[in-house]
Amino acid sequence: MMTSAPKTQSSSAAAVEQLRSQIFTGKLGAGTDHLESELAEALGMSRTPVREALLVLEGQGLVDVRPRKGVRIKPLSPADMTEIYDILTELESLAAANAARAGYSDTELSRLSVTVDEMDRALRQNDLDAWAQADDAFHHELVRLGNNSRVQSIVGMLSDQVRRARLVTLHMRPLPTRSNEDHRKLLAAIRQGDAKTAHRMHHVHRTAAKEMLIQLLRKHHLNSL
Amino acid sequence: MMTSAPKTQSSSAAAVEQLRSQIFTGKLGAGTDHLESELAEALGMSRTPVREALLVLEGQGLVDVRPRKGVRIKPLSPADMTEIYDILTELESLAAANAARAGYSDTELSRLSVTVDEMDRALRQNDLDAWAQADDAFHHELVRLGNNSRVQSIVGMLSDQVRRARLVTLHMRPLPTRSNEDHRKLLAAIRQGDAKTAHRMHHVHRTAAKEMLIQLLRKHHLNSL
DNA sequence: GTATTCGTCAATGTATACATAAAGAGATGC
DNA sequence: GCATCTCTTTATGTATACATTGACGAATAC
Repeated sequence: MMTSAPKTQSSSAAAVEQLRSQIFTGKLGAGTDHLESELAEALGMSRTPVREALLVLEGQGLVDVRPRKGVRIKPLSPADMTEIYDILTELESLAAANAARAGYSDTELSRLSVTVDEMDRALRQNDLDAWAQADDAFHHELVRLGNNSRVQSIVGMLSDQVRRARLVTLHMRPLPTRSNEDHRKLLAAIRQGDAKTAHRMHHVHRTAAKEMLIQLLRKHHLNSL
Repeated sequence: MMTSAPKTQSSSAAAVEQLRSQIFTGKLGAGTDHLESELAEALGMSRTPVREALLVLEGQGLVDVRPRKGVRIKPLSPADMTEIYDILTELESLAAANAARAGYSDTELSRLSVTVDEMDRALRQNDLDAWAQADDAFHHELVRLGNNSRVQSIVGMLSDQVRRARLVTLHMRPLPTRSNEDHRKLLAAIRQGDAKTAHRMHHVHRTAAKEMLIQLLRKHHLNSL
């Protein structure tokens, strides 16, 4: 599980959490508009904390605040996906290189290693959801090991932006068998402290994933989700 | 001049603009703490728009909102600089590669070309400030040509974060003569549509700049600014 | 029928009053 | 003297009332 308990103190933070989750689950549909007052009533609080939450979510690229037209839940086009995956490719590759340079011990790399095993197992059992979860965990841990807090937050933000798309495409895509080889090779490169190779491996891996995904979206005419 | 007229409609937007500029000029010093009510009074408005502005600035990584301790203007350590420059390196390199792939005409590349000339001229005249301005313009235009809106906003955000440091270090650094060769070569690679070379050139360029800067900060014991 | 203007109204932007909760001072016990 | 507990203080978090503004539609002129 990646989802840590969202300990919510203030209403404002609660609003961010709830709105985020409603965006991810589609309860607030992509491209739909909403008034501050509606959202406030739905969340059982006043407009103030909702407004503040919306500002935060706007900063995270999840909504557009459009004065007098309501807040729009940002839809994702294939062009957006391209933008985002291009950035994820670069930043995760940077993280991979930094992780390699850091010279982590096997113990420190154990989590990463475990997620690869989990992906293997999930694949053998044909359990796509489990695979996706492990894949998420892998990327998350990789970025963590990259040890650059800003990379972590930017990657997190962009991952959030493509979350909905991932849900949709997960069951349309071909089985990611190739993917796991990539992960193992990347892990090996990091173990050996080979930053160049780690960077290149991951770059190639991500680029391939991007292409596949974009094709998929175009093929199914998913121009906005 | 890069600074476009900040046309300010709402107080909230005005607060963002004013606080930003006070952070950049040092009127709000790095590492200092401030109460919402103080800031509100200083800006001649109520706490509400100030709070909203602070949320935005927090999202941009310029301040830390620390309940009951005041808002802290985020200081920059050498470690932060490393993080930021690492990311700028990757994202600008991506932009360079994309610009090359886009196959721009000479006309479309003219602005970029002009900034390189300006840097040359500034160097010959030993005008560091003019050089810095042209350098900024070059990077800005490069990123624009990369045609990825998210790269543009992330690079903009991170550039803001290091703005103060650049002001301080500008007159401490060695003359950037080497830098201009790099820019010309990059421009050539983009002209020729050679994405790989463009990416590599810029990556090397930025990495060198980063190292130089970090050395500089360490040498002068600038551990927080 | 169409375009332009003006008025109306609803949604946002701002101020303010109030509730809440954390930090610090002071007192009290040991 | 030191620690702990409580009380006070004060900054933030939230609700609400009010001001502002821009969208939309009705009305009028052509």
